[in-house]
Amino acid sequence: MVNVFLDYLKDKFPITEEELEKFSQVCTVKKLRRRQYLLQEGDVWNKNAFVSKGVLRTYRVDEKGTEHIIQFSIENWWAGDRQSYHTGLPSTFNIEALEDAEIVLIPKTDFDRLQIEIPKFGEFTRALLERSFIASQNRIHASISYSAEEKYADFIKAYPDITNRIPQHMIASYLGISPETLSRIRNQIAKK
Amino acid sequence: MVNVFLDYLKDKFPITEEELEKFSQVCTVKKLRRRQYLLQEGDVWNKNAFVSKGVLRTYRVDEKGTEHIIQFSIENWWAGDRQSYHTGLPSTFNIEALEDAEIVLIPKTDFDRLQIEIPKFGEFTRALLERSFIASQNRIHASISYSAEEKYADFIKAYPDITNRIPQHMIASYLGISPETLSRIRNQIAKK
DNA sequence: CGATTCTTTGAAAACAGTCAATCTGTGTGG
DNA sequence: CCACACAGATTGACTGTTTTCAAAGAATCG
Repeated sequence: MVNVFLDYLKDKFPITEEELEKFSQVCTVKKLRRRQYLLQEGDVWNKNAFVSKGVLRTYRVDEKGTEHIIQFSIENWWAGDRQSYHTGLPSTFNIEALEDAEIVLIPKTDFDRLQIEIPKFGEFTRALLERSFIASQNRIHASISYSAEEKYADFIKAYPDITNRIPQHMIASYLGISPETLSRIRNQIAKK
Repeated sequence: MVNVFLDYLKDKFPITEEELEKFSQVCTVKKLRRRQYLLQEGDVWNKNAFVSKGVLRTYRVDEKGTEHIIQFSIENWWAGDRQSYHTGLPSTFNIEALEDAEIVLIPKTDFDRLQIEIPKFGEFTRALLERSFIASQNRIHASISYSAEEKYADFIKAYPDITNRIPQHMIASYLGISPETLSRIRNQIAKK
């Protein structure tokens, strides 16, 4: 629902009714059933997507056919492919709904225009980007520093709300470990 | 030298002489000898640092005392700790010169002000942030998808200029593999 | 309920890490 | 200019972790 998105905006920075109206005018809602795709490899990504309901995964497939999950997106988060968005080149990612989902879409031209017309919004998206970058730096640190067990402990601590909404083997994929290893790690933790 | 920085700005976006002058006024140059620190864990980072000469490494130390390199910065790149910069909290990183280096420093207050006063500069730093984020997403992908050998191949392809300016064991640290493993990988590659 | 997806378990193999010793190159001080 | 110290790289033997493959069990969706 668009309302979820408008409430989100109100919560994040001071915004007038007229400005909210501007957003309403450019938003469309896309409903996705479980296993439907928001984006498929090869398509160009030229919009912004706000998740108002459900869970999405963003992943790549390597030459051997193995999937590697780059990101999960749940309610009140964004999804998309920044690379394709900025270069206009075909995406190398897939974005799939893991539950029935509702997505608020804003076309690139409108989104970029609103960031200028509504300076507070521009500042907000920038702050969002800053935080995303910091988070990804921390994920890199975890990835090069931690053992498989530490990575999992770190994940469930950072994203407890995601943990129990997605299949285990997808957490493994996100952490870069095999599903069997994750199963064994959980087994060990349970024994303690 | 500050000139390297001013040339960099001229190269990156249209800028007037008066605007360049504004930058000159707030820049200071810091010279670092090999093994000197630009930032040490526990200090607050409240400036922006442009590398005009030399190589820096940004790293963290874990409980076992092992160092993990998050980033290398060479000429025409930036260094710093975004997390401490935005939160005002003590840094968890160390930034050390690997060669004698020259760093152009701009205090946070001036930097943030110039981004508003000179809109093209604000846009530029945002674009920079976008690209940094995309790069870190790709590093995450490499980290969870590739074998040690593939990670190394990926690194020397992406950063050939860094590869031969820093000790091998630091590349290993950046990739999250042991120095011995990297040595063996290189040995194998050489045989082929 | 039937089919599919997900998780678990076992055994073997591959991979990467650790420890210790040696080798190499570089630079510094006497 | 040499000798020595030091940092870095390599090598070997061993250990430990993680992956792979295969099969069986559990859970869930339609």
